Amino acid sequence: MPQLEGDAVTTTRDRILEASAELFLRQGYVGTGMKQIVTGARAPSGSVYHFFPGGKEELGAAVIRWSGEVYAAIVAAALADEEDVVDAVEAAFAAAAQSVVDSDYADACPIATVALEVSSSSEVLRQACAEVFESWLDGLAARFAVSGVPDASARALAHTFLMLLEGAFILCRATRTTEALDHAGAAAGAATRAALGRT
Amino acid sequence: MPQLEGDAVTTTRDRILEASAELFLRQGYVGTGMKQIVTGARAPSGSVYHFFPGGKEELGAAVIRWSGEVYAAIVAAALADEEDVVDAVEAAFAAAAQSVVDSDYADACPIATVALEVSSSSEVLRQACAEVFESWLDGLAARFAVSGVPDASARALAHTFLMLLEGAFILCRATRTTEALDHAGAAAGAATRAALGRT
DNA sequence: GTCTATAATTTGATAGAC
DNA sequence: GTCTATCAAATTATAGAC
Repeated sequence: MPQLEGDAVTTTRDRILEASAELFLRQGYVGTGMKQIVTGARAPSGSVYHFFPGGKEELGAAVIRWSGEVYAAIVAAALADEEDVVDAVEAAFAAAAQSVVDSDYADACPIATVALEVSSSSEVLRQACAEVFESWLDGLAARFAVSGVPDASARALAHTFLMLLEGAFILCRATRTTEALDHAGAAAGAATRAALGRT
Repeated sequence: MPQLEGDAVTTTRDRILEASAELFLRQGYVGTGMKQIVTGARAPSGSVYHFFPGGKEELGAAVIRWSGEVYAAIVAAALADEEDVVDAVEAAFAAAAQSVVDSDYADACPIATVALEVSSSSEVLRQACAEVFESWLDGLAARFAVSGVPDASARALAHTFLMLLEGAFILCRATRTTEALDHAGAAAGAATRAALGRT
């Protein structure tokens, strides 16, 4: 399980994962060079191939899964803050908007760029992304089910939540505005309300 | 205005645009090389720099705007088929799902990959993407307004439509399933119904 | 585990003959 | 407009000394 220690990441391997995740987030997988990674990770030049003998693709898969676990925890925490589900959903989108602005429109989905880049060219990386998305959907559906959303609707609502978030991230990064995330939060809140049967 | 002639694209410049758009769709901007473009366009080696003196970035901006107009027409046509707006929205998502399957999960949004790749690294390309998204939102909002959606809600609904579509495309390409687009169509239909004040 | 040097290939881009 | 040849730089990856 990935660890994000407050002060400094200890092992070289972890620094490589963290630095790669940050770069993938902003420039994608293809646009990030191995040299850039070792520089950002303050790691020895050949070390990436020491920890990831499969080269860039093996590193990419590890980064995708690592980022997936980190981000799942972030979203789960955001959704746990509020008692009411609808409030929680709306708060999660508001938090995402804040995070996007604070990072100057960089910190959005950690794997969306990579997923789009590689899904037609690398089966290994495509599957890694698919597994992460699936795990996010499971987590979201479980969260909704606990709050009274019927099991039959929980997965559909999880999909709606995730699609609105991913779509909004694209628009926000391109337009350098949070308007999309604001609309997305409202839409997700409405969908949650509808799934609960509230008028 | 971009033309898509049925049989063959005439000019070299148009073939370059078309081939680039196809490649950007599947591999993104960064992952597509100039050599690959001239090969795909059956164009002379140096010709890209003849038509686009600004190099890859100028070509990229032209491709983004060209793809934006082509795709706007496709979506507008899909939304025009049905009389009822809700039916039209649901039919548009169904058509998107069909297109995704037919292309072996390649044909999704023509600029989403590029938008995520470049929004933190190229201001020129980021703005081109932003303009395209904005034009799509305008077109969608106008379409909804014509069908009785209050002006105040039309833009929000356009956002919801586009975000659900973009988010679903990411998930569908990664999972090689249409489940996300199916849920997205249902969610978009429900949002449209709500915007119309239908119970 | 670390670090250097370097191989092999590919990248975006240019110059100039036709 | 077309086509060839080619440059300089960057890319992933490997071998080997320490």
